[in-house]
Amino acid sequence: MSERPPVETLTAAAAAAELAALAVEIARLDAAYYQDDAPEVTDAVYDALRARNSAIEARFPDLVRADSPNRRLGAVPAAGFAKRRHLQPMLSLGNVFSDADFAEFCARVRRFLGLAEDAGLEFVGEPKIDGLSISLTYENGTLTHGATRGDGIEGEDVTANLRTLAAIPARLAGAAPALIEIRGEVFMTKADFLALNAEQERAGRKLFANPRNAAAGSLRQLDANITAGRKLSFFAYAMGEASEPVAETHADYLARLGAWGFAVNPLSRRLKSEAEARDFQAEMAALRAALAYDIDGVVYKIDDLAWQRRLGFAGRDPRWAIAWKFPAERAETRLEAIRIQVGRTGALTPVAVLQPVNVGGVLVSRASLHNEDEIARKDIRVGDTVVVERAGDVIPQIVAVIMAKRPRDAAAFVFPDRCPACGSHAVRVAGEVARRCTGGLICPAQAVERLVHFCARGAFDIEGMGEKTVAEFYEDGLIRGPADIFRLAAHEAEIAAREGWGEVSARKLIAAIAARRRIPLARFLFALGIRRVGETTAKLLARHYGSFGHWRAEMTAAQVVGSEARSTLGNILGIGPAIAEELVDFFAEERNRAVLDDLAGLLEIEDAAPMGGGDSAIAGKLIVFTGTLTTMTRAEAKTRAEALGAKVTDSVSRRTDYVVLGLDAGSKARRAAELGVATLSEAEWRTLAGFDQE
DNA sequence: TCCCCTCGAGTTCA
DNA sequence: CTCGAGGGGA
Repeated sequence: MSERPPVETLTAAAAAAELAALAVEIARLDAAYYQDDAPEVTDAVYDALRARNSAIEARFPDLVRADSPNRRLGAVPAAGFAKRRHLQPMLSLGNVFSDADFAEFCARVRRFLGLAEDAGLEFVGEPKIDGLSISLTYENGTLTHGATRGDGIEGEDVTANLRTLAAIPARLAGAAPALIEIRGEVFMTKADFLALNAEQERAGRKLFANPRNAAAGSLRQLDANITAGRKLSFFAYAMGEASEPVAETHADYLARLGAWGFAVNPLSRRLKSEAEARDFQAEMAALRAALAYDIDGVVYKIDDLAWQRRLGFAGRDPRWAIAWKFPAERAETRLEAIRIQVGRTGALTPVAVLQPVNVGGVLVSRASLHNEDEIARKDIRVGDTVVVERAGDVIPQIVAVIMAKRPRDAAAFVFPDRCPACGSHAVRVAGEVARRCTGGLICPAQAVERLVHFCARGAFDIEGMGEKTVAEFYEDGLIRGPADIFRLAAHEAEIAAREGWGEVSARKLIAAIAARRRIPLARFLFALGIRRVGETTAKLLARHYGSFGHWRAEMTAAQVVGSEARSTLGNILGIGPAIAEELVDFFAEERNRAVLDDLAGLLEIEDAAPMGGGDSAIAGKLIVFTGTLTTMTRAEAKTRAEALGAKVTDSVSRRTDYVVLGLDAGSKARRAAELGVATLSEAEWRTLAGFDQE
């Protein structure tokens, strides 16, 4: 390539031809490097090809190919990542830690399939890489979307970033289904991680704690150009949605992944028995340190896909796969103090303050002790030397106390019976684990935590109002309650003058607050921080009551025991006596009602889902429910129908518009048929009543 | 009344 | 992510 003409002298036609050739050549080299682990040329030669490609593209931007090796689409950094719903949920996995656990897993599989106790099982074992799971969608063989795992249902759309990974083909080689989701792990090798950190250090930038964080940080860059500059690797290992079957066994599927152009972990192996799996586990444990990347265990999947389908899921975990984790990394350190934190609900949580210690690449200085029983059970004392573990996840735990190293004067920990923040009594309700501060509205710690919750994601989501800011503002009297946040604009100059603040940051904060003056009812209800009312329950309430005004009126009416409003509340599916009581109690407190009205005056609270309207298909209709409804109570169905403007009666007549048939519908169903009245299945009713919309 | 499932709350570190 | 507790179905 030495005799290639300078880019400046290229004609458009020559440039187009060369870009086409480069695309093919670089793709071939990528495959050799990432898939076969057999680089055909030196890095310098490869880099020169990439540079040449970039230079030509820079001069002829119109000629940039869809399959350009530089696939840095959207050179303009996006404002944030869009959400992307996976076509099939991305799985989580159950964990086992020992031979016995694994044997139990196998026994469960056999029991479920109705096999003999000694029946053979075949697995595929795959080293479990510590990276980020992602899902790739290919339509007609072309990569159209890539997303992070997220919560398994919905992830972040990082398509542009993933396109910059050479190990992810833009097109599948050979025949492929019209639509397929392919899952795998994006990771960084130990060597690439060290090199990146060395570079970060030279540039005076923050270092990454471990390869996993480095991979995550590199992929989740708003500017895909940064991702492109990082060395990220990828192994494919799983399937999501597929428009047609692609294999009969998992091993075959992995082979197809390879044929399509993916890198598949070469260590993955078909195992013909439980004993082979055990051997494989030992082999991988021994190999672990020598591998180019971090692994934290091995995933075993039942090889036969038909069996996988039969086994299905138990909750979120598939019954046909298990992660056999290596023992978690542990370290010893001294417990220097036990601090008591006060949460939003008043719960006192003990936290161990540790002499900082490195556990699996992360410096740990604190660990939750959960509650007072936990401290007593493990007999944890200040001054003890303790074993700290970062289990499969991130959150450190204190596993045990090393009794031999206990100082002679170490005294058993006495859990305080008063709130450290406000001095109120802290009591344990019988049957509950948590000891709670009874200070309620007077406790400053609870007040701050409630405010933090109010501003947090999922609630008002006010950028810049984190724990630190809220605590400072609260202390200085700038904000005492949630409504004060929306009056901060009047104090902009004062904020700008604060230590660590400036005009720009103050202006940004005020703008962020102003941007949240309009808020959906559900988020508003969640933000209030009523105990037992989380995101889901808030949504439920919002959908049920429709508007702030209606909710407020109903809750006021529900103060009366036995009132209709009270029974309506109790009849909402998902609202039981405990939640109902919390809501009633919240309203019983005058200060809470005052805060609500104050907020209502400052905000625009948007009505929930269009179901309190006269535009509903069942507004003004006469409805009869019969039989047993399976997804809601009769009372809730009635309340909903009425909220939508329908009338609910008990007997079917010619005037009846719809009869909703539950299970075992009897005489009323017959009468509806006789009279020619329209009937609805429960599902049809749900749709009509708007239950199934977000 | 018991069991299963889902939701809420709390936590660490970069 | 994990634990505890509430809610609902059997």
